[in-house]
Amino acid sequence: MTKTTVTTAAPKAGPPRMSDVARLAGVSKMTVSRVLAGRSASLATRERVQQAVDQLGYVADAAAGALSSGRSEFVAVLVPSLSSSNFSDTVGGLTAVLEREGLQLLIGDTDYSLEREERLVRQMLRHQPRAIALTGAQHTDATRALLQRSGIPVVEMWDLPSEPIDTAVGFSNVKAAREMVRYLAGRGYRRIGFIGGASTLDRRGLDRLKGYQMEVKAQGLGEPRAIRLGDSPITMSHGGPAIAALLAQWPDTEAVMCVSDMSAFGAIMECQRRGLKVPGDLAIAGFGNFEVASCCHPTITTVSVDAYGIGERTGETLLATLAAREQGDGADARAPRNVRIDYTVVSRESA
Amino acid sequence: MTKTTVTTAAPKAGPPRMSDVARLAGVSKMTVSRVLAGRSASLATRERVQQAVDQLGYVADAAAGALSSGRSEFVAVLVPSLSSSNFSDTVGGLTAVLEREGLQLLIGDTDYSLEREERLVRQMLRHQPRAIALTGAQHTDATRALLQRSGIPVVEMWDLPSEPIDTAVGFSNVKAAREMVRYLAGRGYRRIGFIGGASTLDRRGLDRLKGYQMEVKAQGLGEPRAIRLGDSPITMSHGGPAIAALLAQWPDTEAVMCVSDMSAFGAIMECQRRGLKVPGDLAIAGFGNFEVASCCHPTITTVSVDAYGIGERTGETLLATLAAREQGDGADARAPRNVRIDYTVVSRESA
DNA sequence: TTGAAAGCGGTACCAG
DNA sequence: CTGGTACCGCTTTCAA
Repeated sequence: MTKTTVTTAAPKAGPPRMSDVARLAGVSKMTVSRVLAGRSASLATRERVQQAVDQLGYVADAAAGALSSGRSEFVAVLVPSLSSSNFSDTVGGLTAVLEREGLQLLIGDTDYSLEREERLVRQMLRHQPRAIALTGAQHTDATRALLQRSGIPVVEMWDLPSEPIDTAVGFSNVKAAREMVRYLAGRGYRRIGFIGGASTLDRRGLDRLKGYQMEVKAQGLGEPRAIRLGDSPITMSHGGPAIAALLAQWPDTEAVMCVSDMSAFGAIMECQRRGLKVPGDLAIAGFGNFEVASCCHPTITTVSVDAYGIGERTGETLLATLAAREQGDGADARAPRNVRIDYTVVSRESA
Repeated sequence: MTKTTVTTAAPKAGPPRMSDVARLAGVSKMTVSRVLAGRSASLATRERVQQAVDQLGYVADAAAGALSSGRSEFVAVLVPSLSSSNFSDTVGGLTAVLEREGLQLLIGDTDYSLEREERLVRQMLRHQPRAIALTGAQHTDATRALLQRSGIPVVEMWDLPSEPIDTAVGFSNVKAAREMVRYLAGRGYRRIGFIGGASTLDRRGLDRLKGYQMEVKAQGLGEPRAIRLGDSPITMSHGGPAIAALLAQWPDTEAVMCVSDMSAFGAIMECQRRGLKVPGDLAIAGFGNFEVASCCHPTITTVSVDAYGIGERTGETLLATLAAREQGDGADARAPRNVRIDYTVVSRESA
């Protein structure tokens, strides 16, 4: 196979280009571009172009378009774990909102590592995303610097930091945890324990622990009884060993608050294996209102958070900010810096 | 804290470009490009460039690079549902393999819709991905045409089609289901039911149903007892109503095979609510070996499939194909057209 | 409504 | 080892 030496009908390799479409339709490249963008063009022209596009199976090159117009169609989102249903739900909500505007999500999984997050932010930025959504408020200095310099809208999700980089969509995990402790105390439980992860990287988990500790103290429920075990993301396998450790150390515990429903579920299953009745012998509460919480037997008392809604609100916030910038609005018309997401304690059978 | 006062030089808007780096380092753009690509350059030059890059916080524009070099760093992957743990695991495996090569995943969620898949394929193709991985073997004609014309390597995952578009990485859901029925029959169960989804879009679910029916017939276990209920993805909430329907129609059922562990879990919880012992009164088996299967009480007998491994093998297959093409190998040196993934029946407490 | 020219920010290629 | 030049495929801008 020799290289085609110019001239004559060269059997063009690779996919068709806009110029190919233009030639076939008998118009200029520009006209094709306009038709595809849905801008002014006579009906006849539009049809001819469309026909050529179909015939050739033309798919416009997004990189070229982005380079030329100076704006990509990307929005980046980073979550700590894609296999955690609340984060994949958030991504789902974000996708639903953004795809209406033709925006394409660039999804990254930080695996709860700030270093990985930094690497991913850098990589995402290479694609000049129109905006970026991160999970949590904890980032390396380099990450912050990168984001600041990028100048694009940034949303931090799942938390309400006192000093957001730009905008935040979330709730106070500390307060939510306190509310759960109040609920348990209200049900008459006094000796309340907590099980969560050992990692210091899961800021939201740590905040829940903090909320637990604060409220236990506030309610005068004695010394906190907290077991910290296992790495994030906390999965179902976490609950069994954790509850075992808790009961070994504080056998007279009456109720346990878990950092997540996954953990609570594992704990409940372990109790069943031991012949302990839930909530009769031990009450167990979760966090997050995952599907398992409503399907499990007994059903799990938990804090319900609208993970999908966080994604939606994040998307809407980003779109609003982008629209405002489009119109050249200054910092004034910026979207609100903090969007508070509701949560509620859902009382079920387990506690 | 030296606040770089903005000198009178033109306040360039936007992020720094390669030419800015070049100017600051006192070299040509090309040299910067080479240094960043890790190609030949004297140590001194490399250091100067690196310093300039750091100082400016330069992040190369991927779109420009892709356009110029004619090759993007994207690989596209489409799954039916990101919130289903087996698919998010597959995405995880794929990510792990591809990121070693600096490739960036473009993730799409088809929501079990072939039309959505087609739209997403078109959208992905706009970014000129180096390769694309789809789930399943069922696609619209237009999707097939798009993929064919794109000329990039295609992998179909989670199935072993008789006529793959290009390459497939998966296993036979029919055979796996048959094996589970054989297992149940081997345990002495005769009146075996099946619960699965009603949607015709979940090909893998349908194949499992088909395998169930075939093997029930082959074993002479009487008429199949199949309940089809609910949309994909099958979640935990599916199992309760499904098992209720099954028992209503065939009260003397001894064992039930579920299309997924999610479903099996919901069914088991429903049995517990009804006071039915599993497996004493009713044996229940799942599919997929999700985490819940090993955490649940009783633990769930299931078909174990290495979802993460499917992602890894897909990544490896794609890389191999890309490498082969790089070397100009013809169709000969192509990667194998079918990569078989192992599965095993895992015997646990529930059946 | 349509077309021609310029150029987005990099990389391939070849020369020095 | 380094630099100049052309150009990737598209959109912007301006002119017709």
